[in-house]
Amino acid sequence: MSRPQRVPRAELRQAILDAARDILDREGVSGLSARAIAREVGYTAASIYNVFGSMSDILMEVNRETFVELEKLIAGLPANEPPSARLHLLCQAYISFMRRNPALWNALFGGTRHRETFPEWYAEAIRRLFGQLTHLLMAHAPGLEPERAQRLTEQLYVAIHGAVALESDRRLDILTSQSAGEIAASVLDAMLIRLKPKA
Amino acid sequence: MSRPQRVPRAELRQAILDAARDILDREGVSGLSARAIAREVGYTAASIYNVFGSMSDILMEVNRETFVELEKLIAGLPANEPPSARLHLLCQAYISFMRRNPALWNALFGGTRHRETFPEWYAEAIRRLFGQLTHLLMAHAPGLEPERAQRLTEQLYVAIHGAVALESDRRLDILTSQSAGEIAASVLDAMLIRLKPKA
DNA sequence: ATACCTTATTGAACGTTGTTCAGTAACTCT
DNA sequence: AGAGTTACTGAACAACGTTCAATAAGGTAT
Repeated sequence: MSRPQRVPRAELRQAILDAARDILDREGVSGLSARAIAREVGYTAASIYNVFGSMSDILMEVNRETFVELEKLIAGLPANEPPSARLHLLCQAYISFMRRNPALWNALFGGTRHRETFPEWYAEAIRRLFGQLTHLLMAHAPGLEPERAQRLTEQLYVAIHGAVALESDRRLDILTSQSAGEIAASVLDAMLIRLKPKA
Repeated sequence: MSRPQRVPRAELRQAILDAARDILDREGVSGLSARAIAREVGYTAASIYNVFGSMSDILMEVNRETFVELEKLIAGLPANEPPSARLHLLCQAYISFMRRNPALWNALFGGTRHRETFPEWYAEAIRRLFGQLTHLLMAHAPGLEPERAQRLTEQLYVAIHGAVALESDRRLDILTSQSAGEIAASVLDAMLIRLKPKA
């Protein structure tokens, strides 16, 4: 094989991650392999392992970028709405983001290779996302205790996760005629009504 | 390899399924392979393909048996309780069944090999499960319209699925300190309270 | 019994996967 | 120019799902 120009490690590293995302987008998670990435960046599969320790390291790094993109999307949501509306917007944004990038979602939550431990940024990213939800919940129902808001946030997210996971496996339409968005909206509405029955 | 005694197709078929479940139990879904099954039943990998068309056919057949077992478990639940208590029992039974057989759950919902279509019994099994939930919901809130009960059932199940899926990926404890059972109970309670605010 | 036919089983192969490692080429610095 | 560091590859290993021609075994008919 004719060798490509020598290139510093960091440069190849980004090329690998870009290629990985392209392949995920184009062929789905089952089309992603070390050799496929190598072909795409013009290197050999062995070169991948000079930069990343394992295939699952690459996936985790792609996941980190995915989380960053998701946070940017959420940060761009309109802020001059009542809390309940913003909660709905946030949930729908999450769902439609995952719907727009099914392979990225699959990399995030789908292919459960025996993932032993999760990196520290993983829990932090989730905490940030949950923080926004909790904050909005408390803005909507002023008297709400923080721990209860936290628990409600977690329950809401778990429900949304269930809907998106099922949809991504093409199982949701077997179970129900409701869309993931409708389910999320219903669960959220049920919560909001309970928290603020009158106004 | 010394050949085993010749045996009718149907006999080997069941041996394969039993071996598959044993392996799933023992080594998890990543330890399951055609060659592993063959080793277990004392045959060659090629023999597996005289009986089943593909590895994913075997998994689907295991899944069917799993569903049957789950239904038996549910059928054995105490019936002389008020509907709300029976709903809780059903949800907890579902969760603890999946917790007791994590690899079977993983085969059911986890490893999403490009599963093109689902067999007809799949939708039927779900319909039966959902039917019980819907029935109990309507028994609890007599005035409830069937379509609404159906939608609530679906939402409840999706939430439970989310919790179990996350727990099975060891991600639930990253998101929350609540257990899958607690989350399911909370979501169910929220539903029941809304349906019957006074008593 | 002998021949035949059907069914069960295998060995060996193909192409794929993740991963490792010794070897080589290319730059940098003295 | 020579040495040292860094980048890159070829080839291999073990495992995967899957296929298929070849073989062995059992039942049936002559």
